[in-house]
Amino acid sequence: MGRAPCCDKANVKKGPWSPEEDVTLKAYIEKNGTGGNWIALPQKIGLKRCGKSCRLRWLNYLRPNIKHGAFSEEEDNIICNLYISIGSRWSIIAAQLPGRTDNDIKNYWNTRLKKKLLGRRKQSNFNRLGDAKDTNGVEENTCPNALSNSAVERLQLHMHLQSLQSPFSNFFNNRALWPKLLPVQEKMIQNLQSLNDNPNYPMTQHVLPIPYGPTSSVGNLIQEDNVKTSNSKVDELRKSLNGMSSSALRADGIEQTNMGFQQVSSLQAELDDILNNRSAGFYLPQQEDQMADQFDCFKEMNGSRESLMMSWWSNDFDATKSSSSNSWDSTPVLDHSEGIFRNYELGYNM
DNA sequence: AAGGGCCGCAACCGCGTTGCA
DNA sequence: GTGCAACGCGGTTGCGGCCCT
Repeated sequence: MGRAPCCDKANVKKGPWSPEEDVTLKAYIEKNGTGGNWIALPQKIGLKRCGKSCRLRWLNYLRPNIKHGAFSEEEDNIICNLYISIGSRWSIIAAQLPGRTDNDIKNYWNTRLKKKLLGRRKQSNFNRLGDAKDTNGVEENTCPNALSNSAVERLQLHMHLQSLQSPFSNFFNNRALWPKLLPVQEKMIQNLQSLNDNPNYPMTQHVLPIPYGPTSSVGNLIQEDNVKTSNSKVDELRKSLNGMSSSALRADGIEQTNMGFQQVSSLQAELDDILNNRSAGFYLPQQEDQMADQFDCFKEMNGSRESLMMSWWSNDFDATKSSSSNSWDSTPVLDHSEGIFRNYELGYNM
């Protein structure tokens, strides 16, 4: 049995709002408020509209201090960073941009910002990641492990930003240091590399984010003392790098990469030294059995290495979120950290 | 000039969450 | 503790305007 409709659909007007309706709604709410009941409101004021429609119209258009028009570069950066960190949680993102509505941001992202940041990739190329066919013509997207579009987008964006801030990280150039990947992850990496090899899409030279000890569950569990010695330094360097790379991420995107590299290379070298010297904080393939034996908690994570792997990825992105641009008040986002990487996890767990 | 396709925006829909009786 | 109604959110759709052929 379906859910009961919120209003009498037959007697409700749909479609664009007329100026008269706007005036009626705005005047009433400014004078009386919503009365805490959107469903009853349209009847009170004689509007043949669904209460949900009234609420949406008020929140997205009539409410005071709504900012319409072009988004600034700073707003772009905020949206981009937050999207990478938390995905399509538009209401949370909107909370960081006074005057902007979640609907506005969602539309702006889907229609413009995404294209601006990822490039106007030909559909056929773009679809290779999520809708590829193998040599037998079998649609691989039927695989339940396929990443969601959101997850792929966020990964691509993350890599794009990562390439700006760590273009020569030793970690990325050394596959031996990479964690063991699931087949679907290997496939994804290969696809992304093939895109990278295409000069039309100079997205990134590197396909994995930097593992991040301080907030990583793995890093927290392994050799706490070793990790602690360098955590503060890593944080400090990361902040510097992120500050530079965010300034390098401009509307002209890729063209700024060299400038970013010039500025970050020395700091990056220092950061690489620290990270490479504390590889115990990474989840290295040869260590997985040993680690699983050593830490019972790993066995409890659904008993799967995939879960451990996911934790590694998730916390890396968490770190990116927490260490990225300081240009917004991060409190509301940080408060939601536990659900932040749901999209990635869904992608792997489906 | 016409029409087909694309793009951007506003609005709708349906589901999960929350609050209350 | 349970069920229901309302809210809030994210995905999707519809439509108007613009552009290209």
